[in-house]
Amino acid sequence: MSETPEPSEKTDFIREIIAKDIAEKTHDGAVITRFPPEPNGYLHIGHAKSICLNFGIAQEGSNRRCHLRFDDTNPTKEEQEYVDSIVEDIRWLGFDWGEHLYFASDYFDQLYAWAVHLIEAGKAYVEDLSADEIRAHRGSLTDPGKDSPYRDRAIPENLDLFARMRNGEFKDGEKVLRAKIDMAHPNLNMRDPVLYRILHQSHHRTGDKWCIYPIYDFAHGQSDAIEHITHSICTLEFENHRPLYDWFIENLPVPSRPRQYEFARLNLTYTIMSKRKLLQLVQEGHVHGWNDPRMPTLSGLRRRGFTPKAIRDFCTRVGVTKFNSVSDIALLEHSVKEDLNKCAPRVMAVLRPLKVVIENYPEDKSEELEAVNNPEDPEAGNRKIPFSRVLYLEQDDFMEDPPKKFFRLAPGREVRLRYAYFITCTEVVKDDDGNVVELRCTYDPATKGGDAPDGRKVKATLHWVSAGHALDTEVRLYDRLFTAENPDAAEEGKTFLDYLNPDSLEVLSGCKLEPSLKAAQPGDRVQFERLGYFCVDEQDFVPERPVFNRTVTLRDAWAKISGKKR
RNA sequence: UGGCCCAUGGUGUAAUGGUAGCACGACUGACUCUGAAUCAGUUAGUCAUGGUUCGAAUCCAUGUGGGCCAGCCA
Repeated sequence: MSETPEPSEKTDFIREIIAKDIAEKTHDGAVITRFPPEPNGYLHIGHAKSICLNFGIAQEGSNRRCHLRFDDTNPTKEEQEYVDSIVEDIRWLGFDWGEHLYFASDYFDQLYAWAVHLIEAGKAYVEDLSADEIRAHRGSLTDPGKDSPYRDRAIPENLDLFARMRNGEFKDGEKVLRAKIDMAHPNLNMRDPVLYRILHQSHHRTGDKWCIYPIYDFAHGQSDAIEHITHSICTLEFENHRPLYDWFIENLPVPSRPRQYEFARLNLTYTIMSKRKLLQLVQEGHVHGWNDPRMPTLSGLRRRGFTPKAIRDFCTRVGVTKFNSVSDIALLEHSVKEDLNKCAPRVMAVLRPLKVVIENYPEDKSEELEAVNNPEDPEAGNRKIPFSRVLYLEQDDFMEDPPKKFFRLAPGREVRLRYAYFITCTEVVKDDDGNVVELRCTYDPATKGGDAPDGRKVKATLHWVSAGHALDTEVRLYDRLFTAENPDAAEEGKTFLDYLNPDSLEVLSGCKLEPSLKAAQPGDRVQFERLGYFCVDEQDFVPERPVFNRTVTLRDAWAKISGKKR
């Protein structure tokens, strides 16, 4: 499906650290990264940034690789469905982990052994306090915490209790295993963090083997060490966890010494990125599933018609820094347009048809006209499109009483039909309510192909479709899901849901497309000339009658002049 | 009187003590059988105040502003 990603030419602070590490042979010159999703939701464009970073780095030299590791330490939230979608989405983006597919749950035995090791070293203890009591003992951001009364339990007792936790002798929440570090530490993560909790819950991979599960902090760094990860790249909110990450690496007999680095996650205007909120949109039916074309998920973007290349290009354009920023969605749109402009075949489609009768064109005649498939790609060749007496034009391309800057069709005015003829509007037919329902025109046979032998010019070239030959189908117009630039920054009493764009989806039926489109296959991407880039919906595909999704509009100078919305 | 991190045009970023550059957007214009694309141009920036230095976006100090942290989530 997707080509091999091109190595990034841009550098960033992480790549600079790596270059330095290689020069100094810090990890014997090896670079091993990992992408560690939790299988509790679908991947989104923010994950793409991390994927492109981690897998990208691995492609930029020898002695490198990137692992895919599922961080599946919480069976209450994780499901196989998500594992499958994540695998599919990363592959689609164009990356490959070879045989290096791992699961944190693969390491549960080792992690358990290391927990025992800490207990034996007097660096961990079984806690009897409840979650509430632990919180109360933790202190606050400004005040130190207090030691738990169970903090100095004897090692044999801790060992016994922890074994019994594992054996299922206690209920959920009854006990936890904690590290013994420093209850007065200014970094709250170091105030005797929980290592293991009891969860009588079967796991999507280990089934009912375990009823205790390690917490993220106790699993992540050690998993990195097991896999000999050299550079463990995560987002900024884990910065505060780094001292703990390092503490485990120092206090456990781990096989390697990975280092953690943090970068700013991606934010996009008019978009939310929180998995929790995306899940809410799905569950409450604000969108039609994780792969709804309005979703910022990779599966949604794919269904919308975005290319893997465009997403990768976007990710290199936004860069990698430690500064929290919000990228303009226009940058993402630019990346798709740039890619699609080069590779999407041009076709003609009339979305809101206005019937046009060419009065001096014979009723029984039709002819085939030559059209260029892609002016940006000579290899794409030509095709034939049928022309006849009755056509459809876009409603927006006609105005009965046009303002000065409107170049398109109007009464008495001559325009060009792309690849066909010059036509002149001679009569406007209206219904009882005064709506324009049909146009009567004449054509100039001498302008066949679109050029006037006498050299006369027209100011507009319009797309059109022959009525008798048209493919009649559904087209879905997608727009941004939110009306606010930052839906997360909701004002008093509102939530992100209050900024949902009521016009994010407009379903058009009775669209008239040129007949060549009957052969379109799921996922095919084309440009409807003068309108935008569209792709064949993969989910609701019907042979001979494909449904099209709008990926993105073309730049529209007239819309700007007329003040119309996008 | 908590700790850690961060600050460059509207937006995303580069400049690693030596001419503040690139991209997106916006705006002009050229070209055009897509009011597209393309091309040319315009617009606009170092958070503040001190200090170090021949020279500071870069180093230091203070201030301001922002982010993260008190899950038995990740």
